[in-house]
Amino acid sequence: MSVDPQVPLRADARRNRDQIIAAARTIFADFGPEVPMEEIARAAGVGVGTLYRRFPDREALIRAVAVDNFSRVLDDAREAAEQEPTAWRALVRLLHQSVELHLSVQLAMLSKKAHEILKEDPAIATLREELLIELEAMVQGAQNEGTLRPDVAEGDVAMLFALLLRQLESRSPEIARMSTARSIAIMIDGLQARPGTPLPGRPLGRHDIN
Amino acid sequence: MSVDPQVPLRADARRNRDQIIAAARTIFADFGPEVPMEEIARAAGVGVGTLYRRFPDREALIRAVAVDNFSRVLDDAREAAEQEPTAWRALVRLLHQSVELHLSVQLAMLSKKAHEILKEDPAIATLREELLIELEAMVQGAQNEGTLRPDVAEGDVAMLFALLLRQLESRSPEIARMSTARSIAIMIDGLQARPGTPLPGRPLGRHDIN
DNA sequence: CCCAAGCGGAGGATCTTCGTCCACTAGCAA
DNA sequence: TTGCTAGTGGACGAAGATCCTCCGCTTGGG
Repeated sequence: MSVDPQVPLRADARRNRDQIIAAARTIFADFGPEVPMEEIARAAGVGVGTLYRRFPDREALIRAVAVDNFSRVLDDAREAAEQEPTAWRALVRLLHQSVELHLSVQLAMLSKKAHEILKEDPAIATLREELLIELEAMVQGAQNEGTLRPDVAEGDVAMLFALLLRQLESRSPEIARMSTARSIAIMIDGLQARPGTPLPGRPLGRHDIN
Repeated sequence: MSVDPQVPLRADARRNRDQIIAAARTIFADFGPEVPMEEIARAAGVGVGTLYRRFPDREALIRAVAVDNFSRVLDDAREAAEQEPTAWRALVRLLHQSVELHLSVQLAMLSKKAHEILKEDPAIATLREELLIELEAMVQGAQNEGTLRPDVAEGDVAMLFALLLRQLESRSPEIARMSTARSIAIMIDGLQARPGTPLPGRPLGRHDIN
């Protein structure tokens, strides 16, 4: 990920580093991981020089942001699993709590470039795997409860969310947000166990999506 | 759209023009409307020179492709409305028949640039409006039939499809295709009228999406 | 108080894409 | 068949975008 310093960073440098990651997080989520480095630096309130000293190239920054974000989502998932009374509720909560999720998805599945960078990184691969295992547990739990339709697997749920979390061009941010929320709700209804149309193909597991 | 010739095109020129539109159609659908002109020319089997003579700039090409494609989708929609026994069936058919739809959506809602170009063009605005009216008729028809959930409008359906039709990075085209088909099926289940969770916000009509 | 760590951002290098231009080819009218 | 003009392709210079280094200035902290 970043240049790993033997000597701990000076306080101001540390602060800047955090600001850079935070800025990159929102910018990547909104515009994808290919925005000019200068824009990220500006948003973080630092110069490009500082950005490049901390992260030798875009790839390093993407990796750092990805690790940071996957960890957050994983924490969210575990918290939801622990606190909610049913697996179904945990799943729904995770899916609605989609702000962080949005970025992970954007990085992992929407941008070819980011996707390739992340695929190579073992730390990220591990986080991703853990996250999908957590998701698998929720999916199977909710299916045992009889609430989630039995003909899906964790890969399906992941793909569905990847698709829905994509930002569209729309008249206003409010409309966009409302539309996303409504789409998610419709999709959750579609995921409920009910007498309905059988799905084409076969359930997609966590190894079917890459 | 293109340079409108007083004199009809020579046979070979006409053929090339059609090949360019066809090539642009698949390339735009797969990679969005910002791919280098040269790539489109290559895919069409012509030189860039030919491409630029027919379409003075990228904008002209995008417009031509959009008109072509919106017309196709509109035809599909009308055909479905006419041939299917119920509005619900027509809607489902249209949504599954998503190949052409994919591109329209890609152009109209996923790319900022294309979106702006299309917004300005009256011919395209008309086609778009007609298409949304057709969709509205299906939506209302299916709601009257009692098959489509009553708390959605044509804007919701359009947005949902815009989201689902986006291509993701995935291991293989087969997985991608299967996943899309499954997502659409899940979404159709979610759209059925059933006792379920009420949606947040309000139904989005055709003027809510731009 | 001092100095090494840290900083910003100007600017040269590099890469990408655009769109023109012109020597060559080929429909088609006579 | 022939001649003429519409049509062709792709090399190439221009224009722009982005990268990332470098260096003179600032500042945290021992």
